Amino acid sequence: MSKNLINWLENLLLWGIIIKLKAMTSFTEENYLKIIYMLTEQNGGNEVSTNELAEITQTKAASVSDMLRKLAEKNLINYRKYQGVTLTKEGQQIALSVIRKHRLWEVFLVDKLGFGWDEIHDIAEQLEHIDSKELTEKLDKFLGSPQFDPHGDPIPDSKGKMPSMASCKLSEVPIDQTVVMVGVLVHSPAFLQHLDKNHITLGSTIKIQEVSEFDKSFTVLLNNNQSVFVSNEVAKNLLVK
Amino acid sequence: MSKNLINWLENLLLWGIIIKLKAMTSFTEENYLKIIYMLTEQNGGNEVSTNELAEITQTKAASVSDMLRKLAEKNLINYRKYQGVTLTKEGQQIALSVIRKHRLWEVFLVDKLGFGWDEIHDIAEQLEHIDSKELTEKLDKFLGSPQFDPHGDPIPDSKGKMPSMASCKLSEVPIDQTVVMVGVLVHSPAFLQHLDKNHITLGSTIKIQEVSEFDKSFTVLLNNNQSVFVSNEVAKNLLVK
DNA sequence: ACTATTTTTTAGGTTTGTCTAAAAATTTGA
DNA sequence: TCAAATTTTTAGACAAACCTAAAAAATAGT
Ligand SMILES: [Mn+2]
Ligand SMILES: [Mn+2]
Ligand SMILES: [Mn+2]
Ligand SMILES: [Mn+2]
Repeated sequence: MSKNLINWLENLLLWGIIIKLKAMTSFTEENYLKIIYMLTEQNGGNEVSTNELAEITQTKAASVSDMLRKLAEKNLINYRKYQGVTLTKEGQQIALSVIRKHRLWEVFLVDKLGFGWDEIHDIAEQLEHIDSKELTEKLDKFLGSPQFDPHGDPIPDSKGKMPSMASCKLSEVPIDQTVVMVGVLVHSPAFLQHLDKNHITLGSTIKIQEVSEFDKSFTVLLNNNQSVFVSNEVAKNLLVK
Repeated sequence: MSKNLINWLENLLLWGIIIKLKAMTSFTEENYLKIIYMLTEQNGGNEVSTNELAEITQTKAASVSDMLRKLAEKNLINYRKYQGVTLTKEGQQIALSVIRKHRLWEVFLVDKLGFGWDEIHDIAEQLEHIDSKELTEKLDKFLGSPQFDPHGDPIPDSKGKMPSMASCKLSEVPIDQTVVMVGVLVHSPAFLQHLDKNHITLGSTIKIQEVSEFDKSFTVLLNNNQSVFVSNEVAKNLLVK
Protein backbone atom coordinates (compact mmCIF):
# COMPACT_ATOMS: atom_id res chain seq x y z
CA MET A 1 0.00 0.00 0.00
CA SER A 2 2.45 2.66 1.17
CA LYS A 3 5.18 0.94 -0.84
CA ASN A 4 2.95 1.18 -3.87
CA LEU A 5 2.52 4.91 -3.32
CA ILE A 6 6.28 5.44 -3.05
CA ASN A 7 6.81 3.51 -6.25
CA TRP A 8 4.27 5.67 -7.95
CA LEU A 9 5.87 8.89 -6.70
CA GLU A 10 9.28 7.66 -7.84
CA ASN A 11 7.82 7.05 -11.25
CA LEU A 12 6.44 10.56 -11.37
CA LEU A 13 9.80 11.99 -10.32
CA LEU A 14 11.51 9.95 -13.00
CA TRP A 15 9.25 11.52 -15.59
CA GLY A 16 9.68 15.02 -14.22
CA ILE A 17 5.99 15.37 -13.59
CA ILE A 18 6.45 16.45 -9.97
CA ILE A 19 7.49 19.87 -11.25
CA LYS A 20 3.84 20.70 -11.74
CA LEU A 21 3.24 20.69 -8.01
CA LYS A 22 5.92 23.35 -7.61
CA ALA A 23 5.46 25.62 -10.61
CA MET A 24 2.08 26.78 -11.76
CA THR A 25 0.67 29.93 -10.43
CA SER A 26 -1.99 30.95 -12.89
CA PHE A 27 -2.54 34.42 -14.27
CA THR A 28 -5.50 34.77 -11.89
CA GLU A 29 -3.61 33.57 -8.83
CA GLU A 30 -0.79 36.02 -9.59
CA ASN A 31 -3.29 38.87 -9.72
CA TYR A 32 -4.74 37.92 -6.35
CA LEU A 33 -1.28 37.76 -4.78
CA LYS A 34 -0.30 41.13 -6.23
CA ILE A 35 -3.50 42.74 -5.00
CA ILE A 36 -3.19 41.19 -1.53
CA TYR A 37 0.36 42.56 -1.36
CA MET A 38 -0.74 46.06 -2.29
CA LEU A 39 -3.77 46.13 0.00
CA THR A 40 -1.69 44.81 2.91
CA GLU A 41 0.79 47.67 2.38
CA GLN A 42 -2.10 50.13 2.28
CA ASN A 43 -3.53 48.63 5.50
CA GLY A 44 -0.17 49.10 7.22
CA GLY A 45 0.51 45.36 7.35
CA ASN A 46 -2.97 44.35 8.54
CA GLU A 47 -5.02 41.49 7.13
CA VAL A 48 -6.96 42.07 3.89
CA SER A 49 -10.67 41.24 3.94
CA THR A 50 -12.67 39.18 1.49
CA ASN A 51 -14.88 42.12 0.56
CA GLU A 52 -11.92 44.40 -0.13
CA LEU A 53 -10.61 41.78 -2.54
CA ALA A 54 -14.01 41.28 -4.17
CA GLU A 55 -14.30 45.01 -4.73
CA ILE A 56 -10.88 45.42 -6.34
CA THR A 57 -10.93 42.22 -8.43
CA GLN A 58 -14.42 43.06 -9.69
CA THR A 59 -15.77 39.69 -8.59
CA LYS A 60 -18.14 38.46 -5.89
CA ALA A 61 -17.15 37.69 -2.31
CA ALA A 62 -18.07 34.05 -2.90
CA SER A 63 -15.52 33.77 -5.71
CA VAL A 64 -12.88 35.36 -3.53
CA SER A 65 -13.56 32.83 -0.76
CA ASP A 66 -12.99 30.02 -3.26
CA MET A 67 -9.70 31.47 -4.38
CA LEU A 68 -8.49 32.13 -0.83
CA ARG A 69 -9.08 28.50 0.10
CA LYS A 70 -7.05 27.49 -2.93
CA LEU A 71 -4.17 29.91 -2.27
CA ALA A 72 -4.06 28.81 1.37
CA GLU A 73 -3.81 25.16 0.25
CA LYS A 74 -0.80 26.14 -1.84
CA ASN A 75 0.72 27.91 1.17
CA LEU A 76 0.79 31.26 -0.59
CA ILE A 77 -1.36 33.05 1.98
CA ASN A 78 -2.08 32.88 5.72
CA TYR A 79 -5.81 32.43 5.95
CA ARG A 80 -8.03 32.06 9.01
CA LYS A 81 -11.68 31.93 8.05
CA TYR A 82 -13.50 35.22 8.67
CA GLN A 83 -10.21 36.86 9.72
CA GLY A 84 -8.80 38.01 6.40
CA VAL A 85 -5.46 37.13 4.80
CA THR A 86 -1.79 38.05 4.61
CA LEU A 87 0.87 36.68 2.27
CA THR A 88 3.33 33.95 3.25
CA LYS A 89 7.02 34.40 2.39
CA GLU A 90 6.44 32.42 -0.78
CA GLY A 91 3.33 34.36 -1.72
CA GLN A 92 5.15 37.63 -1.14
CA GLN A 93 7.99 36.53 -3.39
CA ILE A 94 5.58 35.86 -6.24
CA ALA A 95 3.73 39.15 -5.65
CA LEU A 96 6.98 41.10 -5.72
CA SER A 97 8.10 39.39 -8.92
CA VAL A 98 4.82 40.34 -10.60
CA ILE A 99 5.13 43.94 -9.38
CA ARG A 100 8.75 44.05 -10.58
CA LYS A 101 7.71 42.92 -14.04
CA HIS A 102 4.75 45.32 -14.15
CA ARG A 103 6.90 48.34 -13.33
CA LEU A 104 9.83 47.38 -15.55
CA TRP A 105 7.47 46.99 -18.52
CA GLU A 106 5.95 50.40 -17.70
CA VAL A 107 9.42 51.93 -17.92
CA PHE A 108 9.91 50.19 -21.27
CA LEU A 109 6.60 51.45 -22.63
CA VAL A 110 7.32 55.07 -21.68
CA ASP A 111 11.10 55.36 -22.12
CA LYS A 112 11.54 53.18 -25.20
CA LEU A 113 8.19 53.15 -27.01
CA GLY A 114 7.07 56.69 -26.20
CA PHE A 115 3.74 55.93 -24.50
CA GLY A 116 2.32 58.50 -22.09
CA TRP A 117 2.21 57.59 -18.40
CA ASP A 118 -1.58 57.56 -18.62
CA GLU A 119 -1.70 54.90 -21.36
CA ILE A 120 0.41 52.08 -20.00
CA HIS A 121 -1.41 50.46 -17.12
CA ASP A 122 -3.61 48.01 -19.04
CA ILE A 123 -0.74 46.85 -21.21
CA ALA A 124 1.55 46.33 -18.22
CA GLU A 125 -1.30 44.45 -16.57
CA GLN A 126 -0.86 41.84 -19.31
CA LEU A 127 2.94 41.92 -19.62
CA GLU A 128 3.42 41.40 -15.86
CA HIS A 129 2.43 37.74 -16.31
CA ILE A 130 5.03 36.81 -18.94
CA ASP A 131 6.99 33.99 -17.38
CA SER A 132 10.75 34.12 -18.01
CA LYS A 133 13.38 35.07 -15.45
CA GLU A 134 15.98 35.65 -18.17
CA LEU A 135 13.61 38.04 -19.95
CA THR A 136 12.99 40.06 -16.80
CA GLU A 137 16.68 40.37 -16.02
CA LYS A 138 17.65 41.28 -19.59
CA LEU A 139 14.85 43.83 -19.76
CA ASP A 140 16.08 45.32 -16.48
CA LYS A 141 19.63 45.68 -17.88
CA PHE A 142 18.32 47.10 -21.15
CA LEU A 143 16.43 49.79 -19.24
CA GLY A 144 19.49 50.60 -17.08
CA SER A 145 18.13 48.93 -13.92
CA PRO A 146 15.68 51.72 -13.10
CA GLN A 147 14.71 52.17 -9.44
CA PHE A 148 11.34 53.81 -10.06
CA ASP A 149 8.62 53.45 -12.68
CA PRO A 150 7.01 56.27 -14.70
CA HIS A 151 4.59 56.95 -11.82
CA GLY A 152 7.41 57.15 -9.29
CA ASP A 153 6.59 53.74 -7.80
CA PRO A 154 9.61 51.76 -6.56
CA ILE A 155 10.77 48.73 -8.58
CA PRO A 156 11.81 45.76 -6.42
CA ASP A 157 15.14 44.20 -7.38
CA SER A 158 15.45 40.57 -8.47
CA LYS A 159 15.53 39.48 -4.81
CA GLY A 160 12.37 41.43 -4.00
CA LYS A 161 14.05 44.34 -2.20
CA MET A 162 12.24 47.67 -2.71
CA PRO A 163 14.30 50.84 -3.12
CA SER A 164 13.08 53.36 -0.58
CA MET A 165 12.71 57.11 -0.81
CA ALA A 166 11.46 59.52 1.82
CA SER A 167 8.52 61.48 0.44
CA CYS A 168 5.34 63.18 1.59
CA LYS A 169 2.12 64.48 0.12
CA LEU A 170 2.22 67.93 -1.43
CA SER A 171 -0.81 68.75 0.69
CA GLU A 172 1.35 68.46 3.82
CA VAL A 173 4.12 70.79 2.68
CA PRO A 174 4.19 74.27 4.30
CA ILE A 175 4.03 77.49 2.30
CA ASP A 176 7.13 78.95 0.61
CA GLN A 177 8.95 75.62 0.57
CA THR A 178 10.35 74.20 -2.69
CA VAL A 179 10.01 70.47 -3.42
CA VAL A 180 10.41 67.98 -6.27
CA MET A 181 7.57 65.87 -7.63
CA VAL A 182 8.47 62.19 -7.18
CA GLY A 183 5.25 60.20 -7.47
CA VAL A 184 1.49 59.89 -7.62
CA LEU A 185 -0.90 58.05 -5.32
CA VAL A 186 -3.59 57.65 -7.99
CA HIS A 187 -2.94 56.12 -11.43
CA SER A 188 -6.18 56.92 -13.24
CA PRO A 189 -5.72 58.33 -16.76
CA ALA A 190 -7.97 61.25 -15.79
CA PHE A 191 -5.69 62.27 -12.91
CA LEU A 192 -2.49 61.79 -14.92
CA GLN A 193 -3.86 63.77 -17.87
CA HIS A 194 -4.88 66.54 -15.49
CA LEU A 195 -1.27 66.75 -14.30
CA ASP A 196 -0.02 66.76 -17.91
CA LYS A 197 -2.31 69.66 -18.71
CA ASN A 198 -0.81 71.60 -15.79
CA HIS A 199 2.75 70.65 -16.80
CA ILE A 200 3.37 68.79 -13.57
CA THR A 201 5.52 65.72 -14.24
CA LEU A 202 7.93 63.46 -12.38
CA GLY A 203 10.92 65.63 -11.47
CA SER A 204 9.10 68.96 -11.65
CA THR A 205 10.27 71.54 -9.13
CA ILE A 206 7.35 72.96 -7.17
CA LYS A 207 7.42 76.08 -5.01
CA ILE A 208 4.36 76.64 -2.87
CA GLN A 209 3.29 80.27 -3.27
CA GLU A 210 -0.10 80.34 -1.64
CA VAL A 211 -2.47 78.08 0.28
CA SER A 212 -6.13 79.01 0.47
CA GLU A 213 -7.60 79.16 3.95
CA PHE A 214 -11.00 78.23 2.60
CA ASP A 215 -10.50 75.06 0.52
CA LYS A 216 -6.83 74.27 1.12
CA SER A 217 -6.07 74.63 -2.56
CA PHE A 218 -2.54 75.55 -3.63
CA THR A 219 -0.98 78.02 -5.99
CA VAL A 220 2.48 76.78 -6.92
CA LEU A 221 5.37 77.93 -9.09
CA LEU A 222 6.88 75.35 -11.43
CA ASN A 223 10.46 75.18 -12.72
CA ASN A 224 9.27 76.56 -16.06
CA ASN A 225 8.18 79.70 -14.15
CA GLN A 226 4.52 78.97 -14.74
CA SER A 227 2.21 79.51 -11.83
CA VAL A 228 -0.50 76.85 -11.61
CA PHE A 229 -3.49 76.12 -9.41
CA VAL A 230 -3.61 72.81 -7.54
CA SER A 231 -6.76 71.69 -5.74
CA ASN A 232 -6.41 70.00 -2.38
CA GLU A 233 -7.82 66.83 -3.93
CA VAL A 234 -4.86 66.81 -6.34
CA ALA A 235 -2.30 67.89 -3.71
CA LYS A 236 -3.30 64.95 -1.51
CA ASN A 237 -2.34 62.55 -4.30
CA LEU A 238 1.01 64.07 -5.27
CA LEU A 239 4.20 62.75 -3.63
CA VAL A 240 7.07 65.21 -3.28
CA LYS A 241 10.51 65.30 -1.72
CA MET B 1 -42.39 35.76 -28.13
CA SER B 2 -40.24 37.16 -30.96
CA LYS B 3 -41.07 40.67 -29.80
CA ASN B 4 -39.82 39.71 -26.38
CA LEU B 5 -36.51 38.55 -27.86
CA ILE B 6 -36.05 41.79 -29.77
CA ASN B 7 -36.73 43.75 -26.62
CA TRP B 8 -34.14 41.72 -24.83
CA LEU B 9 -31.54 42.26 -27.55
CA GLU B 10 -32.23 45.98 -27.55
CA ASN B 11 -31.64 46.01 -23.83
CA LEU B 12 -28.31 44.26 -24.30
CA LEU B 13 -27.29 46.74 -26.98
CA LEU B 14 -28.25 49.58 -24.69
CA TRP B 15 -25.93 48.25 -22.05
CA GLY B 16 -23.09 47.65 -24.50
CA ILE B 17 -23.02 43.95 -23.72
CA ILE B 18 -23.26 42.90 -27.36
CA ILE B 19 -19.59 43.79 -27.77
CA LYS B 20 -18.69 40.46 -26.23
CA LEU B 21 -20.00 38.63 -29.29
CA LYS B 22 -17.52 40.51 -31.47
CA ALA B 23 -14.34 40.73 -29.43
CA MET B 24 -12.91 37.88 -27.47
CA THR B 25 -10.64 35.39 -29.06
CA SER B 26 -8.99 33.52 -26.22
CA PHE B 27 -5.32 32.68 -25.94
CA THR B 28 -6.22 29.11 -26.93
CA GLU B 29 -8.30 30.11 -29.93
CA GLU B 30 -5.49 32.35 -31.16
CA ASN B 31 -3.07 29.45 -30.98
CA TYR B 32 -5.37 27.23 -33.01
CA LEU B 33 -5.80 29.91 -35.68
CA LYS B 34 -2.06 30.50 -35.90
CA ILE B 35 -1.35 26.79 -36.20
CA ILE B 36 -4.07 26.29 -38.82
CA TYR B 37 -2.56 29.15 -40.82
CA MET B 38 0.91 27.65 -40.70
CA LEU B 39 -0.18 24.10 -41.50
CA THR B 40 -2.33 25.32 -44.40
CA GLU B 41 0.72 27.09 -45.84
CA GLN B 42 2.77 23.92 -45.39
CA ASN B 43 0.03 21.90 -47.12
CA GLY B 44 0.09 24.26 -50.10
CA GLY B 45 -3.33 25.71 -49.27
CA ASN B 46 -5.02 22.38 -48.59
CA GLU B 47 -7.29 21.64 -45.62
CA VAL B 48 -5.69 20.84 -42.28
CA SER B 49 -6.80 17.61 -40.59
CA THR B 50 -7.95 17.08 -37.02
CA ASN B 51 -5.09 14.70 -36.29
CA GLU B 52 -2.44 17.11 -37.58
CA LEU B 53 -3.81 19.71 -35.19
CA ALA B 54 -3.97 17.25 -32.30
CA GLU B 55 -0.34 16.33 -32.88
CA ILE B 56 0.95 19.88 -32.98
CA THR B 57 -1.20 21.27 -30.16
CA GLN B 58 -0.25 18.32 -27.94
CA THR B 59 -3.89 17.49 -27.29
CA LYS B 60 -6.28 14.72 -28.29
CA ALA B 61 -8.28 14.60 -31.52
CA ALA B 62 -11.49 14.80 -29.47
CA SER B 63 -10.42 18.13 -27.98
CA VAL B 64 -9.55 19.46 -31.42
CA SER B 65 -13.00 18.49 -32.73
CA ASP B 66 -14.59 20.47 -29.91
CA MET B 67 -12.51 23.53 -30.69
CA LEU B 68 -13.15 23.31 -34.44
CA ARG B 69 -16.91 23.29 -33.84
CA LYS B 70 -16.49 26.40 -31.72
CA LEU B 71 -14.25 28.25 -34.19
CA ALA B 72 -16.65 27.40 -37.01
CA GLU B 73 -19.55 28.84 -34.99
CA LYS B 74 -17.56 32.05 -34.69
CA ASN B 75 -16.95 32.05 -38.45
CA LEU B 76 -13.19 31.91 -38.04
CA ILE B 77 -12.73 28.66 -39.97
CA ASN B 78 -14.38 26.80 -42.86
CA TYR B 79 -15.24 23.42 -41.44
CA ARG B 80 -16.94 20.46 -43.06
CA LYS B 81 -17.02 17.47 -40.73
CA TYR B 82 -14.41 14.83 -41.59
CA GLN B 83 -13.01 17.10 -44.33
CA GLY B 84 -10.54 19.24 -42.42
CA VAL B 85 -10.44 23.03 -42.08
CA THR B 86 -9.17 26.25 -43.64
CA LEU B 87 -9.30 29.78 -42.26
CA THR B 88 -11.95 32.32 -43.20
CA LYS B 89 -10.86 35.88 -44.05
CA GLU B 90 -11.54 36.86 -40.47
CA GLY B 91 -9.68 33.88 -39.05
CA GLN B 92 -6.72 34.59 -41.31
CA GLN B 93 -6.60 38.19 -40.12
CA ILE B 94 -6.36 37.10 -36.51
CA ALA B 95 -3.73 34.45 -37.34
CA LEU B 96 -1.61 37.01 -39.18
CA SER B 97 -1.85 39.47 -36.34
CA VAL B 98 -0.62 36.81 -33.90
CA ILE B 99 2.24 35.87 -36.25
CA ARG B 100 3.14 39.54 -36.68
CA LYS B 101 3.36 39.99 -32.92
CA HIS B 102 5.34 36.76 -32.46
CA ARG B 103 7.97 37.76 -34.99
CA LEU B 104 8.23 41.40 -33.91
CA TRP B 105 8.82 40.31 -30.32
CA GLU B 106 11.48 37.87 -31.54
CA VAL B 107 13.29 40.76 -33.22
CA PHE B 108 13.06 42.71 -29.98
CA LEU B 109 14.44 39.83 -27.92
CA VAL B 110 17.44 39.34 -30.21
CA ASP B 111 18.23 42.87 -31.41
CA LYS B 112 17.49 44.80 -28.23
CA LEU B 113 17.86 42.35 -25.36
CA GLY B 114 20.68 40.21 -26.76
CA PHE B 115 19.01 36.79 -26.66
CA GLY B 116 20.28 34.09 -29.01
CA TRP B 117 17.99 32.99 -31.85
CA ASP B 118 17.71 29.59 -30.16
CA GLU B 119 16.34 31.02 -26.88
CA ILE B 120 13.42 33.16 -27.94
CA HIS B 121 10.64 30.93 -29.18
CA ASP B 122 8.95 30.11 -25.87
CA ILE B 123 9.00 33.72 -24.73
CA ALA B 124 7.55 34.95 -28.04
CA GLU B 125 4.91 32.24 -27.70
CA GLN B 126 3.64 34.16 -24.65
CA LEU B 127 4.19 37.71 -25.92
CA GLU B 128 2.27 37.05 -29.16
CA HIS B 129 -0.98 37.13 -27.19
CA ILE B 130 -0.56 40.58 -25.65
CA ASP B 131 -3.57 42.51 -26.83
CA SER B 132 -2.86 46.13 -27.82
CA LYS B 133 -2.76 47.49 -31.36
CA GLU B 134 -0.92 50.63 -30.22
CA LEU B 135 1.74 48.48 -28.56
CA THR B 136 2.30 46.41 -31.68
CA GLU B 137 2.62 49.45 -33.91
CA LYS B 138 4.92 51.30 -31.51
CA LEU B 139 7.09 48.20 -31.12
CA ASP B 140 7.28 47.91 -34.91
CA LYS B 141 8.48 51.53 -35.21
CA PHE B 142 10.95 51.09 -32.36
CA LEU B 143 12.49 48.10 -34.16
CA GLY B 144 12.66 49.98 -37.48
CA SER B 145 9.77 48.09 -39.12
CA PRO B 146 11.77 44.92 -39.76
CA GLN B 147 10.67 42.73 -42.68
CA PHE B 148 12.10 39.47 -41.35
CA ASP B 149 12.54 37.94 -37.92
CA PRO B 150 15.77 36.46 -36.47
CA HIS B 151 15.06 33.14 -38.22
CA GLY B 152 14.51 34.84 -41.58
CA ASP B 153 10.73 34.42 -41.40
CA PRO B 154 8.71 37.22 -43.01
CA ILE B 155 6.83 39.63 -40.73
CA PRO B 156 3.35 40.57 -42.02
CA ASP B 157 2.59 44.30 -41.98
CA SER B 158 -0.27 45.79 -39.97
CA LYS B 159 -2.67 44.90 -42.79
CA GLY B 160 -1.50 41.30 -42.89
CA LYS B 161 0.62 41.56 -46.05
CA MET B 162 3.68 39.30 -46.00
CA PRO B 163 6.94 40.58 -47.50
CA SER B 164 8.15 38.04 -50.03
CA MET B 165 11.62 36.91 -50.93
CA ALA B 166 12.69 34.34 -53.49
CA SER B 167 14.77 31.65 -51.80
CA CYS B 168 15.59 27.97 -52.09
CA LYS B 169 17.05 25.20 -49.98
CA LEU B 170 20.84 25.02 -49.81
CA SER B 171 20.50 21.33 -50.72
CA GLU B 172 19.19 22.34 -54.15
CA VAL B 173 22.02 24.73 -55.04
CA PRO B 174 24.59 23.45 -57.58
CA ILE B 175 28.32 23.23 -56.88
CA ASP B 176 30.60 26.28 -57.10
CA GLN B 177 27.72 28.73 -56.69
CA THR B 178 27.83 31.40 -53.99
CA VAL B 179 24.67 32.19 -52.01
CA VAL B 180 23.53 34.07 -48.91
CA MET B 181 21.87 32.41 -45.93
CA VAL B 182 18.41 33.95 -45.47
CA GLY B 183 16.41 31.55 -43.31
CA VAL B 184 15.83 28.24 -41.58
CA LEU B 185 13.02 25.73 -42.00
CA VAL B 186 13.46 24.24 -38.52
CA HIS B 187 13.46 26.33 -35.33
CA SER B 188 14.59 23.77 -32.75
CA PRO B 189 17.29 25.02 -30.38
CA ALA B 190 19.39 21.95 -31.28
CA PHE B 191 19.41 22.86 -34.98
CA LEU B 192 20.06 26.57 -34.36
CA GLN B 193 22.88 25.82 -31.93
CA HIS B 194 24.41 23.47 -34.50
CA LEU B 195 24.46 26.33 -37.00
CA ASP B 196 25.99 28.66 -34.39
CA LYS B 197 28.76 26.15 -33.77
CA ASN B 198 29.53 26.12 -37.49
CA HIS B 199 29.38 29.92 -37.72
CA ILE B 200 26.47 29.86 -40.12
CA THR B 201 24.13 32.77 -39.39
CA LEU B 202 21.54 34.88 -41.18
CA GLY B 203 23.44 36.81 -43.85
CA SER B 204 26.41 34.42 -44.08
CA THR B 205 27.89 34.07 -47.56
CA ILE B 206 28.15 30.43 -48.56
CA LYS B 207 30.19 29.07 -51.47
CA ILE B 208 29.60 25.42 -52.28
CA GLN B 209 32.99 23.78 -52.72
CA GLU B 210 32.12 20.10 -52.80
CA VAL B 211 29.08 17.81 -52.80
CA SER B 212 29.53 14.19 -51.82
CA GLU B 213 28.15 11.67 -54.30
CA PHE B 214 27.55 9.22 -51.49
CA ASP B 215 25.50 11.08 -48.87
CA LYS B 216 24.87 14.43 -50.58
CA SER B 217 26.69 16.24 -47.80
CA PHE B 218 28.28 19.62 -48.57
CA THR B 219 31.60 21.26 -47.96
CA VAL B 220 31.13 25.02 -48.10
CA LEU B 221 33.29 28.11 -47.76
CA LEU B 222 31.96 30.86 -45.48
CA ASN B 223 32.63 34.60 -45.72
CA ASN B 224 35.09 34.33 -42.84
CA ASN B 225 37.13 31.99 -45.07
CA GLN B 226 36.35 28.98 -42.91
CA SER B 227 35.52 25.78 -44.69
CA VAL B 228 32.76 23.84 -42.95
CA PHE B 229 30.97 20.53 -43.42
CA VAL B 230 27.19 20.58 -43.89
CA SER B 231 25.18 17.35 -43.82
CA ASN B 232 22.34 16.96 -46.29
CA GLU B 233 19.91 16.91 -43.36
CA VAL B 234 21.10 20.41 -42.47
CA ALA B 235 21.30 21.63 -46.08
CA LYS B 236 17.65 20.67 -46.60
CA ASN B 237 16.63 23.03 -43.79
CA LEU B 238 18.69 26.06 -44.78
CA LEU B 239 17.14 28.73 -47.00
CA VAL B 240 19.50 30.67 -49.25
CA LYS B 241 19.28 33.29 -51.96
C1' DA C 1 -26.76 41.19 26.33
C1' DC C 2 -28.99 40.35 22.64
C1' DT C 3 -31.07 41.64 18.20
C1' DA C 4 -30.11 43.59 13.66
C1' DT C 5 -26.93 44.30 10.21
C1' DT C 6 -22.93 43.23 7.74
C1' DT C 7 -19.46 40.09 6.30
C1' DT C 8 -18.00 35.72 4.94
C1' DT C 9 -18.54 31.06 3.73
C1' DT C 10 -20.95 27.08 1.70
C1' DA C 11 -23.94 24.87 -1.68
C1' DG C 12 -25.08 24.22 -6.12
C1' DG C 13 -24.47 25.73 -11.18
C1' DT C 14 -22.16 27.52 -15.58
C1' DT C 15 -18.48 27.98 -19.12
C1' DT C 16 -14.04 26.87 -21.14
C1' DG C 17 -10.85 23.68 -22.46
C1' DT C 18 -9.35 19.48 -21.57
C1' DC C 19 -9.74 14.10 -21.12
C1' DT C 20 -11.18 8.77 -22.18
C1' DA C 21 -14.11 5.58 -24.30
C1' DA C 22 -17.16 4.43 -27.76
C1' DA C 23 -19.56 5.25 -32.09
C1' DA C 24 -19.54 6.75 -36.83
C1' DA C 25 -17.43 8.08 -41.12
C1' DT C 26 -13.77 7.66 -44.33
C1' DT C 27 -9.91 5.56 -46.54
C1' DT C 28 -7.08 1.56 -47.81
C1' DG C 29 -6.11 -2.42 -50.11
C1' DA C 30 -6.90 -7.51 -51.16
C1' DT D 1 -16.06 -4.06 -53.83
C1' DC D 2 -16.25 -4.64 -49.40
C1' DA D 3 -13.96 -5.72 -44.94
C1' DA D 4 -10.22 -3.92 -42.10
C1' DA D 5 -7.74 -0.11 -40.51
C1' DT D 6 -7.63 4.65 -39.66
C1' DT D 7 -9.53 9.04 -38.73
C1' DT D 8 -12.90 11.87 -36.79
C1' DT D 9 -16.79 12.87 -34.04
C1' DT D 10 -19.88 12.28 -30.06
C1' DA D 11 -20.86 11.22 -25.23
C1' DG D 12 -19.88 11.82 -20.72
C1' DA D 13 -16.50 13.64 -17.10
C1' DC D 14 -13.41 16.83 -14.83
C1' DA D 15 -10.78 21.09 -13.08
C1' DA D 16 -10.51 26.12 -12.97
C1' DA D 17 -12.66 30.29 -12.23
C1' DC D 18 -16.57 32.39 -12.05
C1' DC D 19 -21.80 33.07 -10.63
C1' DT D 20 -26.43 33.38 -7.34
C1' DA D 21 -28.80 32.12 -3.30
C1' DA D 22 -28.78 30.65 1.25
C1' DA D 23 -26.55 29.66 5.66
C1' DA D 24 -23.36 30.86 9.24
C1' DA D 25 -20.30 33.87 11.75
C1' DA D 26 -18.88 38.31 13.31
C1' DT D 27 -19.91 43.06 14.55
C1' DA D 28 -22.61 46.96 15.97
C1' DG D 29 -26.25 49.48 18.34
C1' DT D 30 -29.25 49.92 21.86
MN1 LIG E 1 -2.61 41.35 -14.10
MN1 LIG F 1 3.17 52.32 -12.32
MN1 LIG G 1 0.89 30.99 -28.60
MN1 LIG H 1 10.86 33.09 -35.70
